[in-house]
Amino acid sequence: MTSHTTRQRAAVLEGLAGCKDFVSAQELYALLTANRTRVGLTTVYRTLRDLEAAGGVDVVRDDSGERLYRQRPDGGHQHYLICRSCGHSRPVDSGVVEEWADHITAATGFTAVEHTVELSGICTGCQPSPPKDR
Amino acid sequence: MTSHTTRQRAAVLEGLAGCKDFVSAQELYALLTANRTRVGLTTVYRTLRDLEAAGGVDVVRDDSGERLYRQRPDGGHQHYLICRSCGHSRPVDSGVVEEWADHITAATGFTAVEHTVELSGICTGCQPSPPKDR
DNA sequence: ATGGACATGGAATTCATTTTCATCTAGGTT
DNA sequence: AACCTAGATGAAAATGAATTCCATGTCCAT
Repeated sequence: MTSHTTRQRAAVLEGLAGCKDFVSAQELYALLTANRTRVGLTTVYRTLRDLEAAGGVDVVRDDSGERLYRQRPDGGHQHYLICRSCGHSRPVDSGVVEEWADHITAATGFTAVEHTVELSGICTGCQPSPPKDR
Repeated sequence: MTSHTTRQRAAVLEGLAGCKDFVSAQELYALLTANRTRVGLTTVYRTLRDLEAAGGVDVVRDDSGERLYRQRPDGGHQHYLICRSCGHSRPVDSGVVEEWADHITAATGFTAVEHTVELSGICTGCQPSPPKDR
């Protein structure tokens, strides 16, 4: 029925897998194009959207609201700590938050509760290091 | 130096105060306009942006990425549980999450860590009510 | 009232994302 | 092998929030 495994989709998947950190659809498209992989921007967006729906990727939004995607490491969903300077991302243990979210759900009577948690900071490598005046 | 208290700004502030829940800049603009308050869309955006920078409002993004603003109830920042159906929002106690975020900060060496937490669900009033068979 | 610093807002611009739609393709069928 | 067709593709156009331009307006001190 759905989902043929086309050359294009495979390329998007592979491109995504090659990224350790979060990438935007635009970046991924540029990356693939630069790599001489012929894929349409529309297809990149479509594939990413489908992946998101299927739960194959984690998604965050950067400051400008642009969607950033990252292949999901393991089973359940993951939360990340992202460096605002270099963009490097690392998954963080969020068990506490999951429990908290469940608790809120139970306490409020709301159903189908979903949560988004985004952490950003400056990683050790991007620290304003040597206070070189100026 | 900055911030004259102009009629327009006051109107935006007042309009925002009159909203119990989150509103987008566009909605607020429409609301003010409908109220015969002459304010430019640009000014609404500007005022909201300034408010955000000054920490006077809490901001979330809806599914489409649109920014939604809500006057901040009290002191520190707040997290909310928003109904995806009617848009009603209620602040939730997020002490646990704050602690967790601090802990992550300490454990990773990242500095200037900021966090965004968004909860959404279906409130009791919007429940798919009568389970009219399948 | 005069000057200038800041504020305003309509129009134009930017830019990610989505739609449209004509065309192509995979892969099953005869 | 030739054929069919649901699904996939992608260039171009559309959408829409948010921002930038910039000419004009407004408040305040001198």
